[in-house]
Amino acid sequence: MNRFEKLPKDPISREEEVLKFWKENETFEKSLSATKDGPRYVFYEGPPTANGRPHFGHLMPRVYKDLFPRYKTMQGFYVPRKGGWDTHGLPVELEVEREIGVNSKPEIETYGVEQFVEKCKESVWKYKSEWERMIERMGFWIDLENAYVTYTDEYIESVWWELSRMYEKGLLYRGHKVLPYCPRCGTGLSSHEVAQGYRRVEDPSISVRMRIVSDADAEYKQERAGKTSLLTWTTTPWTLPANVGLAVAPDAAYVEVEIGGERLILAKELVESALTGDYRVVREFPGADLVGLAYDPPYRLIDDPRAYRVHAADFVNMEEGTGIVHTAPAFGEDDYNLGREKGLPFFHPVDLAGRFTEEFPLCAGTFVKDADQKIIADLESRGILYRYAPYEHDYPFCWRCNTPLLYYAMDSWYVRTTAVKDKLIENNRKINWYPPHVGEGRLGDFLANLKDWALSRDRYWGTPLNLWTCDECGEIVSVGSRDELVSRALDPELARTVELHRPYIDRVELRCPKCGGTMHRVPNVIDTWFDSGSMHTAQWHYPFENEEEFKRSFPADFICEGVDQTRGWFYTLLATSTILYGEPAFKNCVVTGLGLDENGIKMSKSKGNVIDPWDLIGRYGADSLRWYLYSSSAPWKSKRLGEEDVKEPLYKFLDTLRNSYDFFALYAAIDGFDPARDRGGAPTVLDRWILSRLSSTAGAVVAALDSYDVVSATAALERFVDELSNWYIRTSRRRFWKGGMGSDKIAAYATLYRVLIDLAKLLAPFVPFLAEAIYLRLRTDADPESVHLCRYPQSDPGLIDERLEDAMALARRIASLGHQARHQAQVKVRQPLARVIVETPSEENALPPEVVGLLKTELNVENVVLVPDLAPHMQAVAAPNFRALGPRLGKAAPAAAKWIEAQDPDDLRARLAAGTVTAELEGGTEVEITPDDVEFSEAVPAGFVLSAEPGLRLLLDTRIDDALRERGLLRELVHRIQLLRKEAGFEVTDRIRLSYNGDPELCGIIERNAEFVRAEVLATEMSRGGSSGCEYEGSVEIEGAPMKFCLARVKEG
RNA sequence: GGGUCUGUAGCUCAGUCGGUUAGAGCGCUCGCCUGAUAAGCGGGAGGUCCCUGGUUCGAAUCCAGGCAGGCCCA
Repeated sequence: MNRFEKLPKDPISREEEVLKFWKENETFEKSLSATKDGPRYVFYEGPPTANGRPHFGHLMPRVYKDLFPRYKTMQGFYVPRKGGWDTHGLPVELEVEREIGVNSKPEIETYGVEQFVEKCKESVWKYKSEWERMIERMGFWIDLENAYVTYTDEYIESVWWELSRMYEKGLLYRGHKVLPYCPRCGTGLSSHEVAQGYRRVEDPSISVRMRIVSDADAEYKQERAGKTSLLTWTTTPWTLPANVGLAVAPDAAYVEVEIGGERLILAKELVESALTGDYRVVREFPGADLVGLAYDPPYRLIDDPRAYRVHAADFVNMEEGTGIVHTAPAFGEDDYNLGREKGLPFFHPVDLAGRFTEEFPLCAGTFVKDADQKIIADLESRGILYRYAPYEHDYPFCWRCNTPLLYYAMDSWYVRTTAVKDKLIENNRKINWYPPHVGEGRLGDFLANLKDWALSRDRYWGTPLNLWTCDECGEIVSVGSRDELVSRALDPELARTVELHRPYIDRVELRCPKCGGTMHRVPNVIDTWFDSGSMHTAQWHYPFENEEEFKRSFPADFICEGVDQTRGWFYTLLATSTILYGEPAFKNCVVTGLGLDENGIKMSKSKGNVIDPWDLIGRYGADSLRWYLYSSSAPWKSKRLGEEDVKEPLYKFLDTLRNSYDFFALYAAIDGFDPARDRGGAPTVLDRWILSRLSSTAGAVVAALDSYDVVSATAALERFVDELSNWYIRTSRRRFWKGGMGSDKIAAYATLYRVLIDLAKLLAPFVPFLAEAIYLRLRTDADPESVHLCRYPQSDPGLIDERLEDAMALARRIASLGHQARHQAQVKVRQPLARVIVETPSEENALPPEVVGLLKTELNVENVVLVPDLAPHMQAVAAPNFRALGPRLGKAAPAAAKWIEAQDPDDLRARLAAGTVTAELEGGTEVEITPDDVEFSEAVPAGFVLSAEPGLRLLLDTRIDDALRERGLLRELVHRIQLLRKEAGFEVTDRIRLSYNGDPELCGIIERNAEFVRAEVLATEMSRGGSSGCEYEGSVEIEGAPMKFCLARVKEG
């Protein structure tokens, strides 16, 4: 494109032009190779999943993920940006299930795991091209060609290596995890799936007697044995057969009551709600007294001395029930944890389809939910049931098949993260979180209550857990590499080539190193979060390859994702890196908020309110969308996305910038300005000011970005663009259009050129398209070929003149107040006025004469007078204070008042300052006037208008004498003639012949100022009367007086 | 229920180590300017700064307690 060419008004074609330029010139690649030897700034890509469409929510972190790398690159850092794709997991499986029309694990098995997994592999790329298109169009520079993919054998091998390191450290173990489980689908559900399926239902709630049995431990306990029952409560009768203990709150008050001939123990607080009928409290004691008691369970199905006793637990609440909680470790998370803590036996008499096993003969083969009534009837017949009532509550159902979910303790593998809890907390503190509360609060609390990481999943599409167990002796081997797999395999050839996915890997059998038996892989895959949390290592296939690259790239300087990643990617990165390397995987983390729709509702696929970013990009361009996201509020605030948000404020910012460039380009092209040749000139105060502001702005932007404060950076830039357009350019226009190429004009060009090109650089990381488009039209052959290959501007202290900046800021406030005063007085700016008087604090009271000159022009006044106090220019008013005069002087008060009003207020004030004054009233009476008797105030003198804001007052002299009036009319006349030139369609450079006629006064004004008029309207000849040879004729009326003008172009020559 | 954030103009948001008259953009309205003109600028109206209490000479700002909403987790 040509130098000083106008910018396309349409942002879309502007951006497409730039995209083409980047592609043809491989600008991104060049920005990397140019910085190769610079210091590293490490960025980690949080991998997206390409089996869903990209939407607005994905854009929010991505704009920052582009901003900081661009910024750092321009500062000379080497910032490789390796992309990544997250490819495993249940969402992928569900998508495929929908596609092939199955909805349970048994059906998948029937369909064929191999075929299923292959489908998953395809499915994860479903929207890849759409992601790529979006990333490119938004100007997000990231290397997708070398992106890491979590399902590749290389990636899995690295993950295996990590798992093996953990296994060697004893941090992988097998346990039970209680999770919501769908017995029909045969799978656990993740929490967000469970959340979708809550429904209000009626379940039985029962309280059950559990008789205290003899116990030799303590006398008082023995005393109760056999006579007294603990009253427990449950809403899931089917879990009673698995009861192995009871839990009480040790610090709460419990009571023993006598009721209907029996004795029951329960929490004091719940007596009223749990019991029916009259009762008598026999004794009261803390729950701790109950701990250790043995009792008769409803079904004594196991024989274990640890079973059937009372324990203390902190989860017992007093909101409902009896305060004595039935505990079945197989069927509840609290129960399970209590069981582990107290060493309770684990009893699980239910199969994976949700039916009782032979271990509970009463209901063997019955689905647990269907067994409730039978169990209740049995308890009643044995006299154990105390009370039965229907109970309404929310209960989760499987969102796919509507089966009630059961909380099941499932066989599961864990990472013992609790073993490194302190280190995790310490490492978390090393991270700079933006905002801090995500690290301190959200993640901090999570770490403070850390539980072990449940790693395994009973699914198909994921990184297979790398553990093999021996069929013979139960020995376990953790395989940490392909080589190790080959060396241990019964069929090394198979192991050498096998894909590291189910079902293929399941076919690889190993030789047990202990007994020589055959080992089979455990059936699990692992939590997908472990995949993405391993990217610091696995993206390089470290330690099998790229050792150097890995070492240079750990830890990351910067990552950025949505707040929903706190316990997702942020945590898993931290956990894996802490365990493996003892350090956090990232130093700075910018957290983004949620994407909301126009109504403030969270965007989500299920609500169907997802905004397609293409609509907005297609209409307003990527720069607009980017600037909106950067400037509207802090990254972590939720962003409501409506069309207006993207269109209005920011687009205005970009357009102002474009206009500023176009203004420059218009005249620079006419004058043939050459930035290499036309330098220096004679800078004015305005030039020095805008360069000072440019430098200050650069400093502010760099400081803000260095502390990851994007909003402040954009605010500084918005302020600067406003100052550039609405003050520097507006007040400098005449310098550009006047003839010739004098030193003042050269200074104006050189200054504006410098400002625009530096501004393009400052803006390049934010709005890379417009910045590039402007830069390309300004650069010389000596400059880098793209703005993104330039060095980021720095603050130049030598250019900063803070006093000048302050003075100009004050001048702008004065100009604004002056306009306000003119508006109040209804005197248009074209009418010259004599003066404004400005009251300013003394230290700011010295505006440089050039700035005063600017103000004169801007406000069209002959004088700008700065004074420390406006009072002398105001009219003082002295008013009698009747509240003081009346009581003291009585009847003389009106006369005294009259006297006060008759005095010169300033004189009176001066005399009163010295004390009381003697007043001689009409009739000769003399009275003393005290300072209290008079109230002084100020009034605006006639012919003036006052306008004020905090700390600044301005008095505008609105009196117009004949001379001012004539100059006003003269300007009006010139203005009308200029309008006619424009109406006639003349070029701004055309010379004209002008004749005029009409009102004698106006004609006289023209004649008295003929030279001025000629120069202003570019008239070579000017005469009164005659309309011969008219090219364009126009009649106007000025203040009711008619005028007629006749214009004709003069041929060049 | 726990953690956390948010609540300021009709809308989107600044501001807040306590201090004259609480700001911006948009919208509304009135006007100006015009050699950047299918641009530009200015004025005005519009606010219980969520509520209550406390500290203070003085609170949108600090403290306590509420209320409402969002998110994360139970």
